[in-house]
Amino acid sequence: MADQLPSRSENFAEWYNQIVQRADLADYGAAKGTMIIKPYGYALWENIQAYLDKRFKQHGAKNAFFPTFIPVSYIHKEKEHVEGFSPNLWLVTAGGGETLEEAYAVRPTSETTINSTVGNWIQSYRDLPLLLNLWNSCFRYELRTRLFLRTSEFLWQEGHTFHATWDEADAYSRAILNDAYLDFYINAAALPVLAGKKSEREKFPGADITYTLEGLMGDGRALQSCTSHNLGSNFAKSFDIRYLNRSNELEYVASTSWGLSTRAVGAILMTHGDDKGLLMPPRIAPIQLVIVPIFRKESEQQAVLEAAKRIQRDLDNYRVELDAREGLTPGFKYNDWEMRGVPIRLEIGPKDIEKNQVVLVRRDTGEKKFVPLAHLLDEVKQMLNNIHDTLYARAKKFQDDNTFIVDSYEEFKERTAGEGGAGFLLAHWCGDRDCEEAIQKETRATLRVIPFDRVKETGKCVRCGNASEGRVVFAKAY
RNA sequence: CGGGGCGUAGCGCAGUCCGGUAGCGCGCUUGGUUUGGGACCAAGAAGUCGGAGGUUCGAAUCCUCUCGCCCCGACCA
Repeated sequence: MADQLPSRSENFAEWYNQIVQRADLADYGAAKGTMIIKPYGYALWENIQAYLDKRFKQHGAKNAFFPTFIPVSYIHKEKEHVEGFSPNLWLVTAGGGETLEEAYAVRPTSETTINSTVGNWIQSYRDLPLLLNLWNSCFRYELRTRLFLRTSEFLWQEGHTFHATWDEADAYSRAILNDAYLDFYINAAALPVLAGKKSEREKFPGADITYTLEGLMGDGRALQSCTSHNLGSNFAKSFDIRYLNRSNELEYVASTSWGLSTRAVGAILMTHGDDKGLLMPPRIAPIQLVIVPIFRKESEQQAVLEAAKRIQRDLDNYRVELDAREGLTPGFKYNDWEMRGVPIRLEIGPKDIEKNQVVLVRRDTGEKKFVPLAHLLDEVKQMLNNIHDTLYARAKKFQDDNTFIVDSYEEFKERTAGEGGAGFLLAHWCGDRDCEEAIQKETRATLRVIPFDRVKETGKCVRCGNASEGRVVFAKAY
């Protein structure tokens, strides 16, 4: 009897820490705060990459690579940027046993290194827009780390685009948010998120506007699930990136940057799943269907394995694993794959072969279904879509059930008291930065997002009582 | 940086108080019986006790120093 996982409802943090390692997703690296992503976890990331990469390319972005080392003086060129990132910077001060004349920053993000280069690529409006995306890792010194959610080095993509006008840059950063990220979270990850803007205080250092998607995790804490920034001409001015417009006048370009990291993996794990373990959203699940062959005698073994292999071939449009491990009972395998979150289990044994059928079991509901071989393909297709819809609906219900309209600061404080998450708190806010900061200090909740679709509604700031024109979303966040 | 915990076999731990030549469970290997919801029996393999120095006839155990990791707070994708 294997030991039980901690219960998700009783000890969410411990559930998360254990499942990540037990399901073979990731492990701790040797250096503090670093992460080893194991094949099962990396496969999930690869599926995320594939989904997003396609959408970025549909929006014209092309992949490139920029160096990990950035002369530290570059980082200092944009004032807000350096202030925002210096606490997180890793510095390389020596190479080949010699102290470097100028230290290198290990990229916390590539705005500075990109901007210092593309100025030479852009001379006229004919060179615009310039649309780049980088798949790389970046490095941020962190005091407290957690696998996938916050590590000193993490994988991500960072898009960087350059446009003729502020409006065009704005439209592009919104398009990526909606057509790539939001589409991904809803249609691939089965994860409902709130789309909107960050406050001035929470926005990216160096951005005019930061757009974001905020998810609500199983413990009621919010997680910033990606960001997309309209950088305006802030970096263009710092790095002097100008182009000749149609009227032969020099103008600063407007730029964007946008990123989604391996934190998305954490979001998926923390949203779906139960006390049995993970629940991978079907469209990006590393394994969509696992075949567990069942036999008693050796004489049965061959026939069952052959049938299983035939089924695997028939399902080659899907990511299918045949669990032919010897010496493990079927019951053990059921539990093992349930823990790893494989959406569908297919059982096949001698009785099924006789009847030309298989058994399909859904991970989300536990429902068991006998399916004639002739209908298998249709059934698998339908079931995967169905599981996706169920996961989304469940997560949406959880989000709705944990979203609260709060009109008094007393209630705000009550809801944010204690250790756990507080859900999404919809409250009026005056728009003042100091007031926002005070709310965080007094309640530990931060302003997560100003939703695009908020209703216009006059009200009074939940803390100071000044006028407000709509509700914003507060939460305790990761 | 503050607070807490922990480094002993791949993993989880006992042994440390009171020094005497390293043990348990899981996992692993081999053989056999099993196999439709976490199988069982038997025989094995596996550890410079985080590191350095010291005390001692003798150190996982006592002393000094050191390194690392995890968890909880302040900063953050």
